[in-house]
Amino acid sequence: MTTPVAAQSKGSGTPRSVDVARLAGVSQKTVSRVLNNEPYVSAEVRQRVLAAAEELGYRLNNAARMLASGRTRSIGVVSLGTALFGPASLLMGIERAVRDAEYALRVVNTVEGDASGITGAVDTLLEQGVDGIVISEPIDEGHVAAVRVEVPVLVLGAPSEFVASRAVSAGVGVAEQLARAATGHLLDLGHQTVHHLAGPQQWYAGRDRLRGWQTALAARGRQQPAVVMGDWSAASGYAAGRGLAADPSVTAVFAANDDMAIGLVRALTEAGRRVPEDVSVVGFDDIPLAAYVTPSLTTVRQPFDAVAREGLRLLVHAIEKPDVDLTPANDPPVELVVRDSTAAPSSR
Amino acid sequence: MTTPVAAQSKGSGTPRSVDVARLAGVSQKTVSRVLNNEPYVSAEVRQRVLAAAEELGYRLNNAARMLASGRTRSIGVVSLGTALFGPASLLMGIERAVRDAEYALRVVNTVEGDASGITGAVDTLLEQGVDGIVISEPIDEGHVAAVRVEVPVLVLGAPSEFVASRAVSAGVGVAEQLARAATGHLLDLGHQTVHHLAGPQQWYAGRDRLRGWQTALAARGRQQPAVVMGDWSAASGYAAGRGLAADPSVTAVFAANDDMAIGLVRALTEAGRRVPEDVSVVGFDDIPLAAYVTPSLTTVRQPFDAVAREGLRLLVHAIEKPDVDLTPANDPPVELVVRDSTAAPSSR
DNA sequence: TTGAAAGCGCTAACAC
DNA sequence: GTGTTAGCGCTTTCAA
Repeated sequence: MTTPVAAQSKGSGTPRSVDVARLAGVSQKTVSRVLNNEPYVSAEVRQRVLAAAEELGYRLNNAARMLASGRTRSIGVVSLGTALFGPASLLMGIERAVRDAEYALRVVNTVEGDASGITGAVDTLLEQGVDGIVISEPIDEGHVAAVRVEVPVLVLGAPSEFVASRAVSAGVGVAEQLARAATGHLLDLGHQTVHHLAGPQQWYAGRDRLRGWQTALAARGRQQPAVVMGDWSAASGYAAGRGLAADPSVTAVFAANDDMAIGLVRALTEAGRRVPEDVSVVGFDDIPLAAYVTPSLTTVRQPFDAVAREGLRLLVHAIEKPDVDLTPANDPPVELVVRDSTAAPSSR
Repeated sequence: MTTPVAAQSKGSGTPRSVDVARLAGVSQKTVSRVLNNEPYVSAEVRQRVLAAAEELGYRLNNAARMLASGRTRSIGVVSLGTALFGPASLLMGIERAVRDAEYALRVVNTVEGDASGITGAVDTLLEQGVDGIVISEPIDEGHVAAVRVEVPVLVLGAPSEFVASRAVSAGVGVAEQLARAATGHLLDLGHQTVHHLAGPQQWYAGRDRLRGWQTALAARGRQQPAVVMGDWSAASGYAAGRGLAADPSVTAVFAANDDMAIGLVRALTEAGRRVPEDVSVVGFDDIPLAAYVTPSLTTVRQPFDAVAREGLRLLVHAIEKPDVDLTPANDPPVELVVRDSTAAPSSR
């Protein structure tokens, strides 16, 4: 069915909805109706239009659609420019959830240390055009509230007060709960106290784990040893481990992520302190490698997908039905994975 | 409906370029000129316009701009929905390169196993509006050429014939070279031959490593043992390791990524075969943990950033100056990182 | 150097 | 059910 003369309205190449309309013998508006699955189109017309669209290889022009409707049907994510398991997994979860909600995804990474990081990223997204924004793994560097945000914002893992207006959040209590479980596990094993190898405290993720550890110790009236700081990397875990190994009172350590835990174990072992016989170590994340390092790592599993999905549910709701309230789902259950890096303290 | 002193043209809330124009006392077109850094605007007018824009908190409307200009200034990435170190690192590299080129980034993940995966993802991106497409970590599932692509495509790590039209590629030879270096290292140590724990062969990444291994063996006239297949996961490496451990002729293994290598080491060790004394193992990627597992892992480092940057240079060029040819840069140098998992074969 | 007019390709509001 | 008429907020073209 090749049309004799120009099927396209212009020489432009790609077909427009008018072209589809002409071929189907209907008005342009009807094409729009069909393509948007609007009601009040007879099945027969719908068929014709779809066939015509298919034949021409027609594709909706998103720019025009956005301009006319004021809606972009896309969601922007402010992410961290890192391949760390946590942030990367979260991003993948977000992508899936966004796609399931039939939105497009725009991504802007923040450069750590750049003060205007999140603010600038949000600005960029707003300029590109998004109906909502996700701030994944927020880092607190001060003045985020300064951005003028005219769309709903979802903050993952931090209270929504983190940003100014119309914000929702998900997964806020999760990390703290997991950290408490991790610490509790060590105490249950009989350790007098638990040391903490913390993540950077500008990260909410770092703070939450620290707080969970504190809470767990406080709940049992245990003393709280000095915190050792790391930067999420195995290297920093290793460095911290050299210090901790020298302190014979250390019998249990909760590391804020698995990478640091693995570096820590390495340092302890090199220093002649056996894991778990002399020192027990718990990680955080349950990276796929955790089961295969030696000793295999006891850790807690982060529910990235659940958090991303729940967050997106709230965000999409805030975008599409701003006035109706929605009850947030309950936090997903805590998963502690006990492996070989933890044991009861050896009797001395 | 217009408020008497209204700064905004409508009650809409967000200011338009007309509003800026009015405030600055110039035409709307002049505002456009200033904001696009076009020439032929007096410094004085430029100042006034910028001040007015700032005062109103004006932000360009991307949709309108796209519609009018036909350019989207965004690039779409087809990525894998995985937090695996390789793909995730590559994605981060792409994001950085895209941002540096002053494009926006749209991301669509493919679901592994979904036959229409890449094709569908490309379609989605085209519909959303992109000036170019990056296919990161391509998987060969057949009919990709079937998509009608009217924009330039960049394929990372696979020849550009992988897709139909106007395609460029980067990092094609890299993986093979690295694999050859990894295998060569083991042969240099004196091993008679090297076994290969391969990645899935639908992945170009998997094939390239296999080929590099083959080439290295062939170059020295060594026999080529049967390949063991894995799926990139430590679990699959572990499973493969149980088999390999049972074969006393195995003295050296090249694993297609570090995760599998670590699983492999674990299985070997459990079976009583010491690494590196009895069996040497080389990985691929140089994940941050590689230096901290025990034994620390000898591996080759993937130049994700270099590949992403070079690829984007080519892509942006193809978008902006389609007719001018560009010479691709040389592949980045091979980096072999020798650690404790490899040694000369023990004399028997 | 600046401005006026004419679209870009679609959706919205309303007629028929 | 279907069509008509206006724009959405920019860039482009052309005139001044």
